[in-house]
Amino acid sequence: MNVSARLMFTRLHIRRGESLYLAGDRFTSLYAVRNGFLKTTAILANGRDQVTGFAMTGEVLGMDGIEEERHTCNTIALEDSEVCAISFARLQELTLTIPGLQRHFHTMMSREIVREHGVMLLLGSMNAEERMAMFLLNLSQRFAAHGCTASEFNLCLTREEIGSYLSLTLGTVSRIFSRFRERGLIAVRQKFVRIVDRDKLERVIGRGALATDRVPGTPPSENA
Amino acid sequence: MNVSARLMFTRLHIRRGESLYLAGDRFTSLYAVRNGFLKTTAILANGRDQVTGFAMTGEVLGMDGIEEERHTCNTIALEDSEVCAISFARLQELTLTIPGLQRHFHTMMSREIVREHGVMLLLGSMNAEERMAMFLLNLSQRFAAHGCTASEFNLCLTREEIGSYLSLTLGTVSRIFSRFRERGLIAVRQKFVRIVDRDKLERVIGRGALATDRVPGTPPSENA
DNA sequence: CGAACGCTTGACATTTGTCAAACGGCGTGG
DNA sequence: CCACGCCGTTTGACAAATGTCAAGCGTTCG
Repeated sequence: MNVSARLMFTRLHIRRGESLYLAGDRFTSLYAVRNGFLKTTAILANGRDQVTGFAMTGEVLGMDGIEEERHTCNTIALEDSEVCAISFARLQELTLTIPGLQRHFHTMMSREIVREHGVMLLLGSMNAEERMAMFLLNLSQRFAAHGCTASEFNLCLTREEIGSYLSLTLGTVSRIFSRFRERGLIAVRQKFVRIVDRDKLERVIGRGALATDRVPGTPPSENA
Repeated sequence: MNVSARLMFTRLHIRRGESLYLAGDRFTSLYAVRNGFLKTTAILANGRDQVTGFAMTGEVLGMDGIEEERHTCNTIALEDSEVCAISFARLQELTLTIPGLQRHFHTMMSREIVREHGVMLLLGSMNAEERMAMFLLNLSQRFAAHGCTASEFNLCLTREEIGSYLSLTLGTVSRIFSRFRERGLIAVRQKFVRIVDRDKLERVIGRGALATDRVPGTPPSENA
């Protein structure tokens, strides 16, 4: 019996627009995305919500719920999607006996912490164009990570959702798409985006980029 | 033998201005703050850094390093501080045998994820006054959490560090302190801040607050 | 006592948000 | 199959928030 089987994955289908879980829902499982595309949103008291992340194949959702045994954000499918529910209680049992599983799980949580760090920096120290460039390059990289084309993809997001994630208004997002198009960085038709000149797009970020984005294995930090 | 002893805490003293670890440093331990006050910063390629969190007594630092076995951010003491280094390898061993320790650890990581969610919302959907109010109330709450006065405390931060954390410029931070003072929300003398009218301060946030009563803005620190 | 640093405050510039008009695809119903 | 209407988008004109730059002040520490 392999690890997957012992974790007792439960396959779930979520249709476009439906939620996987909502803030306040009882937390019981983590979810591994098998295919599709989902967004995570946090709710504000004023009724508005902000998109805090996207998930695609191979990524894991739900770790926000561990602390309070309740989810603190919403996850909603942006296209018909399929996920595996992994019982958290069962996962915790198995980490005690399956070598490496505990470490794997901790790595995953740590990665989520580092990812959010990146978003904080994105929101905190990059201007609108830099954010958009970062967003496009990041999506491209993640699509490529599981065999999709890196340079052309279908955003199943509205301009408003992109804006919510990047903390820009719909109008600003649209304007920047136009500017990028005029400058020959990307081609846009409807929701299809093609990265025409990756170098230039990377140069948009330039001085705002994360130091750690440069060379993965060799971060700075010599003095001390 | 109690849990603390078995985890083999190592006490460290870090003087004001010194670092606990820097981005790129090998990750070996988590750190529990015993006393003092530290900041965590992430580095940008352009050489600037952004403050991503603060840590005070009882909070845990270093979880960002688990993924790559290297730290991805810097942690620096803002006043003379004392921390306990907890060997991560040892911690992972012990979670296998000490009931509840694994769960406790997972809760802690999840809390950090939720905290960062809060900062993302702070940066993404609150204006300058709301951010400052959130920051002050959050600090107040955390000081109170370990027995300090909730309404009066000593910021060992410069205006620039506050600004870096909230993504505002030094000037804006200063101006908002002045405005809050004029309106009778706080009293400021040097780095001492006293919350004069907590209700009004909370009302500044008002419509920007998280639906969940959890204060998002400037939560617990830890890096990450 | 003097220099350095951090802070305050003003005038002005810039970025981004707001609001509104108009366009375009896409789907639905005739 | 076509027409209409809706939703998402584009774009413009303008407003507001915040950043930039610079001058001057107060503390603190050597």
